[in-house]
Amino acid sequence: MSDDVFAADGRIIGSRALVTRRKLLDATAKLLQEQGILDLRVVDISRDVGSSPATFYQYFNDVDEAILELAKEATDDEKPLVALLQPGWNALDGLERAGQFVDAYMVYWDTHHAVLRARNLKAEEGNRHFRAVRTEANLLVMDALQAMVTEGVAAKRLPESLDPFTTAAAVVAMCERLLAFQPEMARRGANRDAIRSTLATLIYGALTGH
Amino acid sequence: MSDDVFAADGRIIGSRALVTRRKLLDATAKLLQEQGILDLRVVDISRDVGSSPATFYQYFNDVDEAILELAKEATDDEKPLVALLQPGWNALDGLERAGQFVDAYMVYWDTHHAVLRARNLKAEEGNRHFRAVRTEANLLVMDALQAMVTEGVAAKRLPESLDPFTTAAAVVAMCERLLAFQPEMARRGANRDAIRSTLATLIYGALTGH
DNA sequence: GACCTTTCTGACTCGCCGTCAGATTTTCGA
DNA sequence: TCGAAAATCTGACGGCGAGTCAGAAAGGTC
Repeated sequence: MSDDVFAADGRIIGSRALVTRRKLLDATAKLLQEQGILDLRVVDISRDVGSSPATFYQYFNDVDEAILELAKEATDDEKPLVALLQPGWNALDGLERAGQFVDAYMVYWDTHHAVLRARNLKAEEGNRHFRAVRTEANLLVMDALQAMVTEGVAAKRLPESLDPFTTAAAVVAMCERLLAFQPEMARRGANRDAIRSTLATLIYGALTGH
Repeated sequence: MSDDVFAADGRIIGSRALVTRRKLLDATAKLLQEQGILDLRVVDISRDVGSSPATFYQYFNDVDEAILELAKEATDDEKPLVALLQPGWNALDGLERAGQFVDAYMVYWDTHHAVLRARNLKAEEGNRHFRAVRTEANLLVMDALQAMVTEGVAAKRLPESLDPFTTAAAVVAMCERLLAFQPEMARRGANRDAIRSTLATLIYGALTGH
């Protein structure tokens, strides 16, 4: 396994090109944030770094490929979240631990929301590369969640009607959706604290049965 | 309030045009199902009904407008679901009632999944018309859910840390996401029954505290 | 069957995508 | 330092689908 970075045509690129590629990625992230994925044109990205569209195509076959790269980078920041999901939550500390997880998830989402939304959008559209990245990211957290549910079911704290994998998926679904909807929720009176405490309570309930 | 249908330029259309418009809508739904929203080109829709692209633009300003119309039609089929969400679920029948709701939701989703996914996609992309339609559809169910949570909190069956509106949003999130992910879930061992029973259990728990 | 209204379409312009041949810059051996 | 080779960059172009519009076709009315 090497750290070499490849151009769109497969050749290994040098340090000058690496800088150009990085600039293009940063511009992509910036414009994704500013004007959304719908109006993200290769022309604009190129203009933003002061080069021609053809340069962009030296490094990426299309805009999706650049966004995919950003999505992979975002996944790295999700890994620490897993540490907050160790089995053994109890009636005393469980709710607090759930709250800590939600807090960390919120920070993660805040940092990467533009890229994560784009990733989910493309995955939803059926793009298999984005599906793979999303699944990989979700499984990070879901594996840990699943283990907690399995333990809860084994200890008879949770009903057998809960499928551990599906429950884990449901928890991730709640987290992602509520955070993605945050602005709309706020407009209807559910502020960040309400989302935080509700999410923590629901997760605590789903994972421990308390 | 009239039932008149308008062309893209605002004039009221007659019966012949109404038929053409309907054909265009049906073709849009069909192609949306068959080839996804990404490859949905006006040229194809026109060809499918045997007319020219210009005809399409007589009735819709763009493809989105046609999909939006389909999304509105889908919302009508969601209304009956509300009847299944009356307060008063108890420890005896609650789980069964939750199961009935999930069943009905699954049928609804199966019927309209192509359009609903497209609607959510566009809403997610920030299109305000699709946001409005999605919000309207979600609020149908969420209002009922919210009432049940409010009642549960008032009766001390549910903790005060649950914000009723956010909880309702979380329930809708679980339902939509798990159904949208159904094929991917199945590939990982969670079949329809697992999804059904898990969803019913989680909803029952979130709404009644049992 | 002449005239008016509604509906439909061929043909066009426009803008962005993605390519490619060749220009420019950098590297490196002598 | 020089010149050739490699790496990187770009101007200019072909292609495709979106959306427009003037006028053709169809249908209705007297």
